[in-house]
Amino acid sequence: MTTTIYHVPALERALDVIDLIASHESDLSFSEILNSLNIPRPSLVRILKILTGRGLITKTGDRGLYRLGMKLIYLGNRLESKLKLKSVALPFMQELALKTGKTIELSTLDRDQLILIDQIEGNEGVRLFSRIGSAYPYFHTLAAGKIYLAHMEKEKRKDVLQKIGLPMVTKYTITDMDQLEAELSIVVKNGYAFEDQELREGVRRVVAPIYDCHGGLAGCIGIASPIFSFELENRKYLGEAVKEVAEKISSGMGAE
Amino acid sequence: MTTTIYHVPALERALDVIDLIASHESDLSFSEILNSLNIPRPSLVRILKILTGRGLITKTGDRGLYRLGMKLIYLGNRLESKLKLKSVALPFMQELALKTGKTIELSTLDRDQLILIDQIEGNEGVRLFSRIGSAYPYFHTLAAGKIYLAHMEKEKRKDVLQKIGLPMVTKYTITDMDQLEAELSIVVKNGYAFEDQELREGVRRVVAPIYDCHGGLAGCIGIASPIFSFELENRKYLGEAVKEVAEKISSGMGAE
DNA sequence: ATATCAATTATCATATATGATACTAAATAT
DNA sequence: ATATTTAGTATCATATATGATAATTGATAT
Repeated sequence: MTTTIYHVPALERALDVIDLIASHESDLSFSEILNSLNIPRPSLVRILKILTGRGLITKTGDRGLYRLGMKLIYLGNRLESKLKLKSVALPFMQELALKTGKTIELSTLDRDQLILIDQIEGNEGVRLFSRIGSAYPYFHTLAAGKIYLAHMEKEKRKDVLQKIGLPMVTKYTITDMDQLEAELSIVVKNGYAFEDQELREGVRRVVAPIYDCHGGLAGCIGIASPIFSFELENRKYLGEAVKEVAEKISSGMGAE
Repeated sequence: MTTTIYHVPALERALDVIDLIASHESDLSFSEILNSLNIPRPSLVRILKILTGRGLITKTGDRGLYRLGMKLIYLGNRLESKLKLKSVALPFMQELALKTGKTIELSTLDRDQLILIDQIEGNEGVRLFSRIGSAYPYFHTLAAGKIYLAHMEKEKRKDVLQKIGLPMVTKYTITDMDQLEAELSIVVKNGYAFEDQELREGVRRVVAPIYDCHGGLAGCIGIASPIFSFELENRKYLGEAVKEVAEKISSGMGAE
């Protein structure tokens, strides 16, 4: 095996700049950076311009000093919360799987789609939501989607729903806007959402919201099951169960 | 004014890659990235190699998927805590300045040096610690340095002190190791550190530690004054005052 | 076993990002 | 007022980073 070493000088230099700035507690001037790193003046100017433009570093004032940029806080938090949700939720998902014997799903929002980020398969042996990483745009057909919709401002919700409409996926899908709004009120009231074969015939779900330390919606945890082992009369029992677990996960995330 | 637009394609592409990965909740494969961005295959390979090597992104498994890397958490937290310390401390520094009329200093560790990150000048009109951003390697001559030394493991402390020794800066500087250790015990006992003309003749300081949300030492807040308005009998009063304020700042930082 | 697809490596001509040089402008010091 | 330092702009020849192309390797499916 030949180990080829790749080089992208411009990129490597930019990362050196970031590291240099990060390693100092105080802000750095242009010439401090210039003298610390072996980068020719015009190249450094270009790199700093790009990094500043993209928010990775910030300049204080017009002829000011350079420091790390807010974008890094954004990126760092983004990763941290992603990792945190999965790791915090896992033991609770296992607990719930053991208690109910059903499929437990952890989902979250990826841009404008719902995405399954973790799953423990139940002993029914039925794969219900397809695989981890799969995404769904049909919020109105999914319990997790209802949770997200219920958390939006009414305006925003309208926008989102107008884009894709309320297409009928199964004969149980809610296709009427007013009916959906009524359903969402129930979601808010209960603190969990229910899905009765609206995405796929023969499958029911109950799902509850997980909050992060900023009070935002971090994701959803849910129980999924074929209808033959998820009678309608279990709905409330299972709903309260996910809700309770979701609250535990939320506090594990640092909520409240 | 001519507005020249600079370009560093390699860097801009790398940042596009990071943005793309950040914008997705799930991890991305090589070809997903390739298809989403207009980057030729070999170039993308090189960029991913560098980004991975520097920890900005991580590959899950050998032929795995790409996600954001831990380095971003480090960078984000680094900036966040820097900003936080200053912003949280400021109102308390003002309070202390008003109460005492003296110079208030906020300092922290920058690599292996003490650095002054913020300052409110007192009404004595004497500039005591030089300017914001200035750094000092002589921990044993500064109250803030004593705080940091007192928080180190004894081993680590020995290493640090051996590097620069205990040079005499003024005739009051502590140059004996045993005497310094005794002084540090007092610092621990009191919860604040005192500096009596050990860095500069005619200047006294009292300084207390600020902790962050992880229980780590985030920085120090201190009162500095010329000796003529800082009698030795004020030592305890001022010491308790900074300590109290430091505790408030710590809880503002999320400590405990 | 075979085929297919995805990820990565290898090569090298050339388009182009870079850097030597010089200049301007603003701030700070003397 | 004058000199000095620092930040940033402008130009352009050329060293070199890049990308078209293709081979290789490992997974996954059939």
